[in-house]
Amino acid sequence: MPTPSRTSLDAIVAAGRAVLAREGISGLTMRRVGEAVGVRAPSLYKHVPSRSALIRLVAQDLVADIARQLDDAANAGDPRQALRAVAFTLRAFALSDPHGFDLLFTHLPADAAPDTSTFASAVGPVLRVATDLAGPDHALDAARTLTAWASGFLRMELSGDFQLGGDVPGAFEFGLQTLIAGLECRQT
Amino acid sequence: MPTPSRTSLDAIVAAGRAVLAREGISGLTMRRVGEAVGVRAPSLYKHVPSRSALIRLVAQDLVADIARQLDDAANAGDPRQALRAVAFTLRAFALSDPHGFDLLFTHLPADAAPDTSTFASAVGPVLRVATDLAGPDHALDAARTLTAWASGFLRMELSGDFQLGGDVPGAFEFGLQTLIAGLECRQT
DNA sequence: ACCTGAACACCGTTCAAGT
DNA sequence: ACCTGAACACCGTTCAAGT
Repeated sequence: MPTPSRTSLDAIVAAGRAVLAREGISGLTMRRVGEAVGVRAPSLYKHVPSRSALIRLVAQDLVADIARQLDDAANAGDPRQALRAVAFTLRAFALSDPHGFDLLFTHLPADAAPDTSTFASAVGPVLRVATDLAGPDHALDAARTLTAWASGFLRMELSGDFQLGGDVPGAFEFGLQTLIAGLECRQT
Repeated sequence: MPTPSRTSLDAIVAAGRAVLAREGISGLTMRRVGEAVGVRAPSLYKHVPSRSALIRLVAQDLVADIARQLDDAANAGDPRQALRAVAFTLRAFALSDPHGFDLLFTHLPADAAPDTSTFASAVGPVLRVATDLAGPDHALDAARTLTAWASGFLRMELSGDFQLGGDVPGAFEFGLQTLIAGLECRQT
């Protein structure tokens, strides 16, 4: 006889995000997520085909959040201000959910990586800022330079790779100014 | 009665690197490494206290190789040329051993991460180049900016995150020139 | 129609027993 | 003194059996 589901895809993804935030990717197991939604691990397969698919859903949920925040930031004042706002927004997100941020910039197996269209929503705001600063001809190159620097910096910060001391927020500010100056100074 | 070891720490680390290069970090298991050196997994614990410790040794081996190559590159001509050589050396390494490169810039648990002194040998050449380009006052900030950009870019390239097409080597070149221009243009 | 325990193939790791 | 198989606690995943 038909029985209503005791959980839902939304609840599973939300629980996945919570478990990820608390325990990191290696702690994001089917048994733990099941526990968080009040069901045994095998039952999760009624809603999700595999752990990889669950990871993808969690990643897409994270990207959607970031995209929303970046979109707001990209509207802040002149191009320089907008770029700064984008960078600080990303850093705030990374510090607020280190494991979540880690997941997005970690090399995931193909069946766990969010698809192209998901990323596009987060790339949009960055591309807009890059166009304003570097011109349409160099927008893509500039966006890649900015994203590479920011993601690299924040990953290193979260991993504790800045072991030589010094002022880490200051280094973030320095990088930001260097990139802005470079985009404005470079000939053609 | 005493029996000579059928393997050695060096052989285990070398096998670990080979397995890592072929199968990636998740394939770097004790059973597989054991197989590669002709011994069962439990015997590895005569030479290495844990899988984490083995990962650390493999990572340190990789860093030593990179440090050697970066040291050569940092001596190439004027500061701009030296920076370019450092960047291209790192990229060549990343492309030649994607899984190995990945391991170094992945967030490892504390008991698997190489210790500070290991990284110092690879940071040295970068710091030298950064000093020449940005002056001693900004050397550390500049080195962090360069490392963040290069590692971020190469991680994204290896992960296939550049899905919008375009010229990826060209984007690497663009980033390099932007950073050089930024370091040379910025006031103070 | 959903949920479950048992099972299978994998892990890292320990340890008593072999040589 | 090294090596081994068996075992334990964990995984992801499948599936027959329960309701």
